[in-house]
Amino acid sequence: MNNKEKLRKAGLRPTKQRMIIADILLGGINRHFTAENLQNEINSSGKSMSIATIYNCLKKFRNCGLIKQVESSKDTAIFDTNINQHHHFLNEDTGELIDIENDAVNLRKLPEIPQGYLNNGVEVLIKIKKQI
Amino acid sequence: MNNKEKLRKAGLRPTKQRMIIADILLGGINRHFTAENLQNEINSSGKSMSIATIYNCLKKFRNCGLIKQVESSKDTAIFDTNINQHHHFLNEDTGELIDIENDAVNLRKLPEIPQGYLNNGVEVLIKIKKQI
DNA sequence: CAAGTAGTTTAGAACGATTTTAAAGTAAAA
DNA sequence: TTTTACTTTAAAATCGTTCTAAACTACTTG
Repeated sequence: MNNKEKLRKAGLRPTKQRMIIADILLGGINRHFTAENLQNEINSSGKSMSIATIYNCLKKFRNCGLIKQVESSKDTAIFDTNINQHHHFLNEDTGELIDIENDAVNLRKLPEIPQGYLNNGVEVLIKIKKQI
Repeated sequence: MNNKEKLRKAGLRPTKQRMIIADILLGGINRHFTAENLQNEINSSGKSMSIATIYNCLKKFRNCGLIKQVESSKDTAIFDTNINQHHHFLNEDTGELIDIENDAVNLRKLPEIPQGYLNNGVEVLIKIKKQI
């Protein structure tokens, strides 16, 4: 399926701008990126796009499941008085966090930590949303 | 141990402002909060504190391990073209994310999802840092 | 205790990421 | 076509956070 069809299938009009972004992102090679990364990439290919359009576009793509947004990376720092290793439910409807006791989660298998690095804590985030 | 001693032990001068915050946070009841939450609470007790001081203070408390900061909540949204459930290493020195295949992690036990809610995805974040 | 000094607080400015605004442009439907 | 709804844009606005530089305060040393 080509990118135009992917956009159509997702319910998005395949505009010129969305196609540029789809061509960069949906080629099958996975990557992490920010809105600014993407703008730089677009600029260095001789094209240009308003940063507002890039944000609009990424939000639409995310809402359609074409891409993901890593973690609940809100722009507000949330602090926690619980300094023991523990985990969280994230209520995606409200942004509220609920503690999960460490021993309510059992990680049987973890990947190897890359060479030269130390494990500095494991956080499990279970995203939940209201049943409809 | 009282809060003054806790601050001393953490290597922090027990200033008036730090004591106000310690009295709110270190009473033993765990909670999540933002800098703004805390300022509102301070204000409504008739006291006041500069937002810069609150941020300074929370950063010091966090660096001393008196409180935690939830997730790597940077203020930049990171997107991911990998829409399958998977996990990440977070390089805390650089902010870089590295994918972990879903089947490299095995969650033996998960807590019950709260009544009326649906599990909308589980993300495991393994924080790593350079060995020194 | 006095004086020095190193760390802390503050208001306000600055910053960086993101969102809003409102006007012009474009895709799809009728 | 013409219409209608959606999209893009530059620029302004907003929001959380950090910086600046001056005033202040806790601790140290004499």
